[in-house]
This record gives sequence, structure tokens and C-alpha cells, in this order.
Amino acid sequence: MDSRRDYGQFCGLAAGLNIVGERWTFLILRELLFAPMRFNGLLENLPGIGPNLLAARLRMLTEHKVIEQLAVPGDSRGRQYKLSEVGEQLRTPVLGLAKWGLQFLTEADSKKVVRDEWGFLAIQSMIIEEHIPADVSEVYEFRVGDHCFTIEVDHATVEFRSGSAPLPDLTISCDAYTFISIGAGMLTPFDAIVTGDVKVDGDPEVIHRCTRMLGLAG
Amino acid sequence: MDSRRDYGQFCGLAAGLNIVGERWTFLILRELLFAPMRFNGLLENLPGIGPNLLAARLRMLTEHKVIEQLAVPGDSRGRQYKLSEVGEQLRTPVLGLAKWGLQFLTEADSKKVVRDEWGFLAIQSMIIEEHIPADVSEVYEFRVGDHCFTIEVDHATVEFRSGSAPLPDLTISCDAYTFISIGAGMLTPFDAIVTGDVKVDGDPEVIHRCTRMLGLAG
DNA sequence: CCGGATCCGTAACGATACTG
DNA sequence: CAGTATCGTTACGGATCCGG
Repeated sequence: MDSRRDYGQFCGLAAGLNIVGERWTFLILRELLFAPMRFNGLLENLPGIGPNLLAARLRMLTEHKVIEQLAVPGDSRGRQYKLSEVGEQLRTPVLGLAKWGLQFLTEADSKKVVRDEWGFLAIQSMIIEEHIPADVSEVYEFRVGDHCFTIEVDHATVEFRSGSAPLPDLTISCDAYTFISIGAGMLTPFDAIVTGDVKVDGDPEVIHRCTRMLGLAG
Repeated sequence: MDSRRDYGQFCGLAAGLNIVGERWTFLILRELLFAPMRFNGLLENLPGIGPNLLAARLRMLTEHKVIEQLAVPGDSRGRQYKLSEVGEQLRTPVLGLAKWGLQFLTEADSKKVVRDEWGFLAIQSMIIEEHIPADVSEVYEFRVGDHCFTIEVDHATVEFRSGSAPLPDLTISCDAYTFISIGAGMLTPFDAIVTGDVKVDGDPEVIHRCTRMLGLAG
């Protein structure tokens, strides 16, 4: 730890930021929230970072056991990076920051890069704890662009997965841009359905529980 | 927004970090979580930042309406900075980061700077939502160093205040270093009480509810 | 091709001095 | 008190190169 860049404070926030507070680090962690990823995958998904800086960040995160290296099955030279248990604990605060930041997006940001995973990130971040359906157990499938994601609700607890669900109670299809725009308040769910940008398939009761959970219904 | 430093991604997390992701910004927000503060106050409490950088950060935060300027009553040239409604929304994610970072503190960090407010920050961050006492309404007073802080629990909701409470149901006294050490797992509450570093005064039932809320009891 | 390391120009940071 | 100005140092961003 370089003493010039260490905040030098006996405080949890400062100690945490000494590790994950540098430029790009939160975005690296965001990528790993969905699945393990290899070096060049991260490099592609984070345009502008440069290989030297990515290597430095991954080294820092590995040293502090926030991430771990994995072998890639079927590729002996390949390495994957995945969140450790400690890194996984950052999911909630990172989702909180992601939700907070949504309100700063405007039409002017439309030309920026988008990825399907970030659309699902927005969906995850919008979940209101108190509005998670209780007393039911059901599965929502989100088709964001050409990627599939699954949310499982089971008696007031919720779990996320990458990939499709066998028998979803609800299927919502849209592209990442559309869903992030909804989260940013640039587009209402009603308009998005009318224009066909969002397609919803499921029982009205289920739809209501899901949209309420995401803060999109009265 | 400088295009070199803008992440250029249509993503809530990236948009948020464009504003609060730079060095020192989260620590400035941390200071303002407790009370409005003036320029030189922030300068003192954030050793190492330098007035030019602090001014730049405050300008960025003000431009995006995360903080606001206030006049200081009785001092016409004085200015105070306080969190706006948007800035206040960062409380939960910041507390989440603060809690996460506690686990990285070690004995080696003992020589670092500490402030009483950071002790209370640790206390706030340790609160477990699901363990907030339901069906009771009571007040805990924390005397951290020579500062007083109050936590009001009222039927599964919780509120923080700087300052003393009129008739607390529970009073806990310690210095900031001790409480942060407990949060970091460097010290058990039992040991701290035995050595006299922590003094607790209140009904055993109340003590149990409070320590359970803070994740310090079985 | 994957996983980096090296090098270099530019932008940001850190410390001090100075001003309304 | 609340900043601005200046300047040396560090980090970042982009390109290229290298070993397996």
C-alpha cells in the first residue's frame, strides 16, 4: 500500500476505498457480479482501461482476496477472475450506487456504450426490499438483448442468475438501452409497452407483483 | 464532463461514478453524513486533500446537486456545505461500503487518524436491517469520545442524530478507536467491557436488543 | 491468440504559497 | 475564512511489444 495514496484513516470507509476506490475498480467488480470473466473479456467490456491498468487493478483485488483466479475448463493457459466471498459482499452497495446513478443518465448519454448485463444490473438495482413478494415462490425471466437472466423470488427472498429459466412465471423482453432508460426515468413502462420496445408475457397478478417489486407500479 | 475521465457507458453505476467516483469524494460525503460542514472544517478532517482539490470536488458535487451551499448563521462570509436530498440517498450505499471496509482494518492501522464521527459511522454501518427491534420504541445514546450521538428505534425503523438524547433507554460510552476495533473484529465486546474501554448502562433486555441489532450478540 | 509488461505523453493529484 | 495560483510528482490512457 503506497503511503501517498493510502488515506491514512482508521475508518472502515477509508480502508475499503484504499482497495476498491481507485478508478475503474468498481466497474471491474460490476462485470464480475454476473459471471467469472477472463482478462481479455474485461478489457473488451471496459473500453478505455488499457491492459496495464487492468492488470494492476486485478493484482490489487487479488492481493486483498476480493477476487480469485480460476483455471478455464478446456484451456490450460486461460485464467478467469471471479468474486471471492468477500467480493460478493460488495453486491448490495454496488447495486445501491448503480441505482443512485441511474437518475443522472439523460438522452445525451444515448450514444454511449451499452451491454445487456448492465440492463440486468439496472433491473437488480431497482428492486425494493420491502416490495419483494411474500408468501409466493415464482420465477421471472428477463431477456435483455440476446442474453437471458433469471430472478427467483421465494418468500420475500430474491436470487439472481445468468441464464434462462426452465418454466418462468413471467417473461419480459427488451433491449438493455430500453430498460436502463426506464430506470433512469427517461421512459415510462407504459410507453415502452405501447411502442413494443418491451414485451411482457405472464399472468396479470404476477406482472403486478414484479413491477411493484421494481418500483414501476403504484 | 471531460471526455477523458467520463467512463462513456450507458450504465447507472458508471454515471454515478462519473460524479462521486473520484479520489476523496466519498470521504467528503462521509463527513457531510453527520452534519453540514464548512470548507476549513472539511480541510481539517481530511488530512492530505489540499484546498484546491477540495474546492474542485465541492464544485463537482454542487454542479450535480449532490450537495448545497448554506449561509452560516452569524457569519456573513461563512459557507456551509450540506447534503441535498439526492446526496442523502447515498447514505445506505456509503454505510454499506463502510461496513465492508471494516474487515480490512488491522492493528497496523492503529497509528492512523481517528475521529469520533467515524466511530459512530461504524456503529451505523453495523446495523442489520432484519435485527432492528420490532414492536418497541426506544432510544440509544452513544458517547463516542466527547461527542454524543443518538439512535432512535421505533417499530422496526431506525434514525440517527448527532447530539444527546433527553431520556435514553441505553447509554454506551467508548472512544472511537475502541468501537471501530470491535467492528473490525480486532476486539470482542466482552473484552472491551472487561477492560473498561466500553461502559454500558441500561436494562439487560434493551442491551440485548441493541447488541443484536449491531450483530454483536448471538 | 491469451495474458500481460514496457514505454511515454498527458491529465490529475499533493503541498505550499498567496489573495479577497 | 474560503478559496485561487503555482509547481513538482504521480497516475492514467494508448500504443506497442513479448513470452507461452
